[in-house]
Amino acid sequence: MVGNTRKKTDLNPNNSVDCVIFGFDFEQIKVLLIDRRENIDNLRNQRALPGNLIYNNEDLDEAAYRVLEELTGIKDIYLEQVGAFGNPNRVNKESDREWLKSIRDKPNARVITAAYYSLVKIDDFVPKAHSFAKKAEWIPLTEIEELAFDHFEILQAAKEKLKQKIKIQPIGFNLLPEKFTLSQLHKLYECIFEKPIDKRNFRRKIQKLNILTNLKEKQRGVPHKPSQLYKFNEENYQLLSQNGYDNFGF
Amino acid sequence: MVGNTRKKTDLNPNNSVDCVIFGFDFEQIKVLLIDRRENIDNLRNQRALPGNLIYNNEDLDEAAYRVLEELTGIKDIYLEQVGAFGNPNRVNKESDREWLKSIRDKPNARVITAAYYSLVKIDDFVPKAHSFAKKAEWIPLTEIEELAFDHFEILQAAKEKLKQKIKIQPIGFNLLPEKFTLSQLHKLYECIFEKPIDKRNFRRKIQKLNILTNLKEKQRGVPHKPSQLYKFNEENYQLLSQNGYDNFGF
DNA sequence: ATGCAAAATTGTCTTTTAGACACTTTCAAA
DNA sequence: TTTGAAAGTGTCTAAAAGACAATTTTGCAT
Repeated sequence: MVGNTRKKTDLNPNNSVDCVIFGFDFEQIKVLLIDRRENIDNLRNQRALPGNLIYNNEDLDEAAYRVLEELTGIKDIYLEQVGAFGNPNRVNKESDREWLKSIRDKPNARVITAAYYSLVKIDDFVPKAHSFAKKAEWIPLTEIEELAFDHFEILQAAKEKLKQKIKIQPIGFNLLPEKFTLSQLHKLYECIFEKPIDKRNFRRKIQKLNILTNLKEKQRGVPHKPSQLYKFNEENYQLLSQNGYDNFGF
Repeated sequence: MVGNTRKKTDLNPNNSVDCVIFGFDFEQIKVLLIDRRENIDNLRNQRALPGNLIYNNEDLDEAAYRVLEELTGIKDIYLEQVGAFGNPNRVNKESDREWLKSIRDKPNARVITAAYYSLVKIDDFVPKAHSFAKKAEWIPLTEIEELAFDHFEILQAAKEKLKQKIKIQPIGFNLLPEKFTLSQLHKLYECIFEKPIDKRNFRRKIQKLNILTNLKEKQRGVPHKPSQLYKFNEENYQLLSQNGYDNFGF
């Protein structure tokens, strides 16, 4: 960490990071997007992924963590690179160009962005507007049809990465609170894979991984049979990660 | 394609592409490396991945294809992004700095590189020195212990990507000649996975994919039972790719 | 011609996993 | 006490993984 001694002139005008921040509200997967204008509904391509230029003396991963923290206050979360995106025509909408003029010193610079995705516990973060973002909101994946710049393409790539990754590592816990039910976990996997998964088969398979601890504690106040609460067993997860596993697909 | 009207001043001094070019000689996986000095053996960190700066009006993928063709003459090959690498200290060896001084207009610029890996038929390319590369050689993976800049790290990441990818798509054919034997394919998978695979189980599994055509033609001139030759069946491969498959691991 | 070395080819058995499938339990609220 | 809503649970079948060894075919040396 280099600290807070950075000046605006240390910004690298040609390279940015963009973050696809996934959350899960037990119903659906959501993505944290920022809005460039206030009080305008129905202009969906006004929305963008949170991201910003990097500093010249800053590592890419470091920049991703920094931007994420600046925009959300969230630290120490799961973060993984999606890849580099650098279509020279990625700024091809008039609204994108205008926006850049208002926030960048060199709005016409060709920018190559390193995209990251991160998984956060949705309740840890209450979105609020910050710096050039006029609004920040959790938007359901299913409702996103277009975004600024090439952000829609980045989002698709991030979804694909997540889908692949969760087949070989149980990273979904990063999206859930500390205590969760098997039904919630089940729903999460259905949302990520975008298809129904048999309940019994899912439970059998996830339990065999041996990374869940039954808290012997029940949900309370629900108008139906209350669910057992589980937590994620970090110790066994470490073991599992070392040995790896091949196929948690359905 | 923008054509050959590019000038040196159109180069983007801050962004490059580097290519991990994998080949397979039926014995082991090799990587195409360039050498920065002539007639010096035993200076292993003089070796580097082929790569170069990109042009400002050039897409990253396009740049990777261009650099690859400039360095090897090979076109239309399998190419896939590994990710972005941008450690600000990636140029931390004196020899790296000196070399950059000799070939770059702005040798001190902070460079972020988009890494790609590609799979080529090793016989399609006879390495020859080119431009700033004093030598170009196929080096066995197992012999590579250090490289210039952060190239060793990139190589590791590329290997990992390849290992993951080949579990979900049969891309190995890109490393083999048009006609090949099952034993060669088997050996290839063993090299990529870096572990022995049971011969019978491998054959059973690969044949079930239905992407191999038996050419009813035998190897000739080998001092042992000659092998059947196969070719890759592109039609069935397309079908398979569309439907996807989950787990070709061992 | 005979025998040998070297690699190709082939099948079975067991264990594990995938995939399909439906009823009972437990709670809150009416 | 009844009802609605989601939790929880087990079995059977089919497919795949994984372990395992003997036979065949060629070139070459004798």
